[in-house]
Formats: sequence, structure tokens, C-alpha cells
Amino acid sequence: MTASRPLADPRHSPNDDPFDIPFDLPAAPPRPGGIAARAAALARPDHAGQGRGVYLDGLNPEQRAAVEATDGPVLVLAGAGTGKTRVLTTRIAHILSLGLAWPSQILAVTFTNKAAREMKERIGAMVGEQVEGMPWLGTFHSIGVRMLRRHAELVGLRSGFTILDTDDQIRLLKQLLQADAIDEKRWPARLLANIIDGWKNRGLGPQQVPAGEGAAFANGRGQKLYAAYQARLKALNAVDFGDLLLESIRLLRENPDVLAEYHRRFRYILVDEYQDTNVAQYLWLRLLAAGSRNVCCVGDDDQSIYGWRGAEVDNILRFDSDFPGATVVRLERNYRSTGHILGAAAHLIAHNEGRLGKTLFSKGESGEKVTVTGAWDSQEEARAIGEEIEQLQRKDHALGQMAILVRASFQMREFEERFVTLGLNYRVIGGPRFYERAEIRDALAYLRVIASPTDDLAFERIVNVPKRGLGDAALRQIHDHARAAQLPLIEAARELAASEELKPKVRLTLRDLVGSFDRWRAQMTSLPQNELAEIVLDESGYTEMWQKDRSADAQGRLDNLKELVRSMETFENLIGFLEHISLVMDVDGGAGGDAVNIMTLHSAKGLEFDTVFLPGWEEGVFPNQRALDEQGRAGLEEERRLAYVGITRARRRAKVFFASNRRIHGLWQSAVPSRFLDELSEKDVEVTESRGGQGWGGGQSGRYGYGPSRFDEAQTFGSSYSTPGWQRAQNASRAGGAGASGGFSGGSFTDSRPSRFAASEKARGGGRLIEGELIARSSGPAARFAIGNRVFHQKFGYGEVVSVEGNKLTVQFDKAGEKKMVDSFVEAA
DNA sequence: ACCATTCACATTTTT
DNA sequence: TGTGAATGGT
Repeated sequence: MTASRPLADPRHSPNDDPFDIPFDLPAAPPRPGGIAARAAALARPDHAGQGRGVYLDGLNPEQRAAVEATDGPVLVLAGAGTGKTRVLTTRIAHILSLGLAWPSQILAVTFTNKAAREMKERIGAMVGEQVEGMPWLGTFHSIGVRMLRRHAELVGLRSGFTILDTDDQIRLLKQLLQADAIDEKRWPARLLANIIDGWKNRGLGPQQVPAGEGAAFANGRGQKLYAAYQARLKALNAVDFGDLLLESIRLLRENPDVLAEYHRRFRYILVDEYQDTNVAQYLWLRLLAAGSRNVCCVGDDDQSIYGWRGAEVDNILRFDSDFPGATVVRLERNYRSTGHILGAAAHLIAHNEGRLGKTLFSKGESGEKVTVTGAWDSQEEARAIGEEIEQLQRKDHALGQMAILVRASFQMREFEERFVTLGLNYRVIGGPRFYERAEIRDALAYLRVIASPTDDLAFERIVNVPKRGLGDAALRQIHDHARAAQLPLIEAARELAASEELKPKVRLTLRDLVGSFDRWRAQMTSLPQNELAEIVLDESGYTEMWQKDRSADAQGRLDNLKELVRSMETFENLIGFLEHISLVMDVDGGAGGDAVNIMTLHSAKGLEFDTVFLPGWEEGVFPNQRALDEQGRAGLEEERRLAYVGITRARRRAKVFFASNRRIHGLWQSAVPSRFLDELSEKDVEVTESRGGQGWGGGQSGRYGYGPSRFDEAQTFGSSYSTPGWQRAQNASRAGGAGASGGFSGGSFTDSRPSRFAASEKARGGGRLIEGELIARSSGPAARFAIGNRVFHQKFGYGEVVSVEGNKLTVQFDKAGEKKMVDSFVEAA
């Protein structure tokens, strides 16, 4: 009913581009004298002729070549820090200025919303408001949605289809598994979701799944389940993320007329981070690019780090054969890092085989050498890094210009603990995203039910959240009735509540709930969506549920809800908001003060810092053992690329660390320094000792005790526990492995980090997504707490002060155990 | 329907 | 070790 109403797209307002209004458009290029020509005139300096705009000034010859090669396929191999985004954005400005295409005739695809935002901003800076006329600048997925909404019926959907997130996906699959009586222990829904995702990434529909693979899940039922899942999605008028591409491809393949329309439309296609594209994205691009053939892909094979989620480095390696006659431009002049950093990184990445090969160079100074520091264990590693940070801080280096890049998030904990003790400001970037938090999804589920009453998954999610006595039994009845009567869940619930079939108590609550939804829905048109949301959260008892919750992160969750409501303001209406949120579910965090950044190497891609700390360079951790076990040589190469990405994030200082002992899953394990350490060029590296730690290696032949050519023994990657390194490490651990524990350990971290989102303006600046911010304010004058005081800590929850020394407290937390910290981290409870 | 205990699990993450 | 999910008891 309501759901089939086409959705307005809140992101793009109509513009004066005459071609954007009717979708059918003439093939003729814009006439000179149009907007583009005017823009060109603006971009052109008065004294220069030949249509060369000011925007070209300051580009190096290769960059300029990449910008000016407008015709035919172009591959830009852009090494780290070589001005890739600049080329991309300038190229678009160039096309517009020359009047080669209208803004709406350019398809510019990125991977993340953030990248799309940045690109839009930078283009805007060059060409002004013309950028507003670029409706086809966005992520693969958002553009996919756009196409599907226009032609939904052609792929068996109605235009108002909903987009399921991973959570919905899994719940749906669970139902299918249950219906098929498949043991969820042996065959978890999560696994099936991943498998299906994998197929979709490779552009495979249920019918195209290779027989062997389809049989791999649940004794041969994988393929059947996939088909059932797709059927269920269609019935719900829903798609998952993978479908956005897969269905777009199907749309284009099965409807030549539609494809032809897009061919006429897209005169220029640009793709960012091409090394991260998966097969589906590649197929999609190839379909669209077959029109004008003016496709320009920018990427860096050395920075392909998402193979595990379907990215095909091959796409970039094969570009030349996919698009014969392609112009290939290499950007090798690095503007970011000093010579030593570049040298070390280049030497490392040279150990990879499957690469196109680039040699970065900089004309800048060689700067400080990359340091490699060994620590006894991970605590000392954290201590050493903390000290270095404080030293830099004393020399007036901004904390925000330092980053700790870890391989896996479990490594973060050590640093957080240390920094809390030191009173060092830090922020964790990445981690669970805003929209993944339970409270946000719950809130959204309420809104989804209001906006589209047929959204069964959303209804199911919140029938009993907060607890209102509608448990499994009640839900099953609703389900049964819904199936029998062919009704959406909420309508089934309505009928049940009116009948005598339920226990009086349940019947009343259910009637209440349905009534509430009716009431809210009636208010949808009369109230601004943010006010409505507030009312809903209030009247449903959802806010109250968290207010009553005494756990450490309850406050954070309430804050998140507030932030959600606040972020709704900028949208036209509820529908517009929901449409946006299903694809762009991130929120810009404010800058949040000066703080050290802690994040994974993956989330560091694309960023840069003056100083980069790279801890945990040990075999097994980095390169990650599992990557090695599961992916073999390919896994190792991807890990190496990850290392390369890490080092090249640094502008002036890259500081690598490893620990000889590390506690993994509670057990102390001795560790062998990472083979990647050996792969850093010696001339660019300085080996230092961690203060007080005997570190590792030192004077032996081969810097860390084993030959420089461990890489040659490629066959033994899997488990190299018999290598000399391991044996020596084991001896070392026997000599002194214990005793290093001490200090504080028992800290329990909840997975969701409480966060405070500073107020932020919509899509301003390079606003970073900052999550789980935990910033210490400078501590007040005198001791603010006394022994015995009850205090509250954002991460550890409630506790009692055990001792006070100046502004340092020891607190016994109810849940997290005893911690030492600076008093500014806690507040009176 | 809710709580407590037990059990398996333990990279990387976007849309 | 330590957490989240699932199961079983009240």
C-alpha cells in the first residue's frame, strides 16, 4: 500500500540542467554557450587561451596527462600520496569546463559515502554550484538504488522497496533455516549470509551458482536456500546490499532499451579506488562503459586490502585487456612522506609479486628513519608508545597528528588502558558504526514500521522492545495468522488483538501497540519527522528503557538516540530520511578536540598523519595467521599491502613496534618479529630498544635473527612454528615469560563504545567519522574525589574510589575491576 | 517471560 | 581471558 509509493530522493534537488528532468535525453552534447561553457569561461584565466583552466595549474605532468586524456579508457595508477583525488576531481572539472558533458552526464563512483562527499566538495570548490547537478556522483550502491527505483518493476520490485541491512538479512535467513529444519549450530545463518554475499559479490544469481559451491552449505541445500531467500526478498519488496548491484546488472542486461538510455546518458564514467571493486561492480561498470567507452579508473594495486570481502585486484591488473587501447598513467610523485618512509615502504611492497609496479619518489628531504622497536610484551609496547607520544607532545606536536594503526581491534585495548592511566587524550576511529548500534536500529525499526506498515522485519524487531510481554509465544501466533491470512505482521496483529484468540493481557498490549502505530502514522504528515521520532521513542517507552538501565553505556545510547533525532532535522520528511539512512547510515562526528587517533590499518586507508605508530608487527598478528592459513600466498601479499598502507600513512615519522610476548585468548604466547620487518630496507630503518625491555634481536646476523630471505621459503607460510625464530622465541619465553602480567588486566570492555557526538554541521569540512570518543578534559585544580566516593566512567561504568594521589585515582569498578586513571575521566555518580 | 549459567569463539568492514 | 549468545531452570 503505502510502501509502493515512489520515494522522493532527498539528496538531490532539481537543478537547471535541462537534461536532468526528462530521463530521455538527446545524444547531442551541450551547445557552447550553455552552463558548461560559462563555467569554462570562469575557470579560464583571462590571459590564457585554449580552454586551459586555472584548475590545471599546479598539476604535475602526469597528473595533467590523466586529467586531459578525456577520450577512451584511462587507467590512473596512483600510488599513495600522489594526488589521486585531485586528479579525479580536476578531471571532472575539466570535462565540465570544456563543455564535453553536462553535470548530469557524468557518472562518478566511489566506494564509501565519505569519499563521495569529499569528491563532491572538492569538485564544488572548483566548479561551483554546477556540482549540484551531478546526481550520478555517489557510491556504487547509491547509484544502484537510483537506477532500481526508476525501473523497479522491470526487476520485479515496486519502487518503494526497502533495503535490508546485515541484521535484517540474518534474521530472515534464520527464519528460512528454521523453516527447513536445518541445524543452526552446524550451519549458522551468519555463514549462509556470508556465502550468499560472496556469490552476489561475484555477480552470481541463484541460478548461476556453480553446482559444487551451492551444495557446500547444509548438505547441498545452499543453492536452494539462496533461491528461497531471493524469493522471500521479492515477497517483502526488499533488497539487500548485494542486490543493489546484482539487480542493477540484471536490469541492464535484460532491458537493452534501458541500457541504451544509460549509454546515451553517461558520456564520462569515473571510478575511484578501482582496486577495491568486486566482480559485480566490475560487470556493472563494463556494461555501462560500453556506451561511451570514456571510462577512467583510478586506483593503486598496492593498496588493495579488501580481497577478503570480494575485491578483485585482478580488475585493476587486467584493465588493459578489459578496455583495449587504454591509456595508462602512473602517478609516482609522492607529496606526502619523507624519503626514508617512502624508501622503506617501497622496499617492503617490492616483495609482492602480483603488482603492476610503481616506484614512488619524492623530491623532499629524507627525514627521520623509520624506527623499529622491540618490547618485551604488549603492555610495554603500549607504555613505550605512550612515552613517545608524550615526548612529541612536549615538543608541541598535535595529538591529532599522531595515529596508532593496529592490525586487529583487540590490540586497541592495551592502548586505551594505558592512555586512560596517563590521562592522554585519544579517540578510537571505526569500530561499530553508528547505525549498527542496537539502539539506533531499534529506533529506525519503529520509524520503518510507521513509514511502511508492510515492513515485517522492522515490526518483528521491536514488538517486544522494550519488553512488553509479547514474547515468543505471542509472536508465533502473529506469524501464523499473518501467513494464513496473507497479511503483513502488523495487520495480523491488529486482527488478532480484535479476536478472542489471545490471553487478555497480551491482547491489550498488542491492541495498544497497534493503536500507537496508527496514531503515530497519522502524525507523520502533520509533524516534522524529528519531532515525531521523539514522540515515538517516548511513547513507546523506548527512551525510558535506557534511562532505567544502569549499565555503563546506557548514557551513551541515549546520547546516540538524541543524535539520531537531531540528524533527522535536515531531511524533507520521514520517508526521505529513511531512504537516506538505509544507505548512508553514518554520522559525522565533530572534531572533538586534540586526541591521538587509534584505528585499524583498514580504516586508516586514505588518511595521513605526521606520526604513525605501527605496533604488533609479529608473525601471527601481522601478518595475521588466519589470513595466511586461509589465503596462503595471496593472503600474505594482502597483509603486506596492508603494511604498505600503514607506513605510507606517515608524513614525517613512522614507528614500528613488536612485542616478544603477547597474551592471546588469555594465554601468554611468545612471538616472532614479523617477516615484514626484514623487508624494510635497512638504509631507511633505525632499530631502537624499548626502554627497560630486552627487546629482540640486536646484533645477530640478519637483523632479527633470521635470514633476510625468509620470504623465499614461501611454502612454509602456513605454520612456521619450526623456524629458528619460533624456537628461540619459545626459549626466551621459558626464560622469563611469566611475571610480566601484573598491573591491571581484568578490565572488561563492552564492545559498543559509548560516544559523545559533538554537534556537527551537515557534511562540512573533511568531517571524519569519529566514534567512541573518550576525551579527557584537563583536570580541575584540586583533588575532586575522596576515597569512598561513587564515580561513573564512560567506559567502565560505576565504581568506588579506592585511593587518590593528586589527580590520579584508583577506582574499583563494579564490573570492570580496579583501574588507575586521571580524575577527569570520571564524574561523581 | 526472565534470569543465570554454560558454551563456543575469538581479523580486517562498506553498503 | 572474556564476551556474546543460547540454553535451561524458576
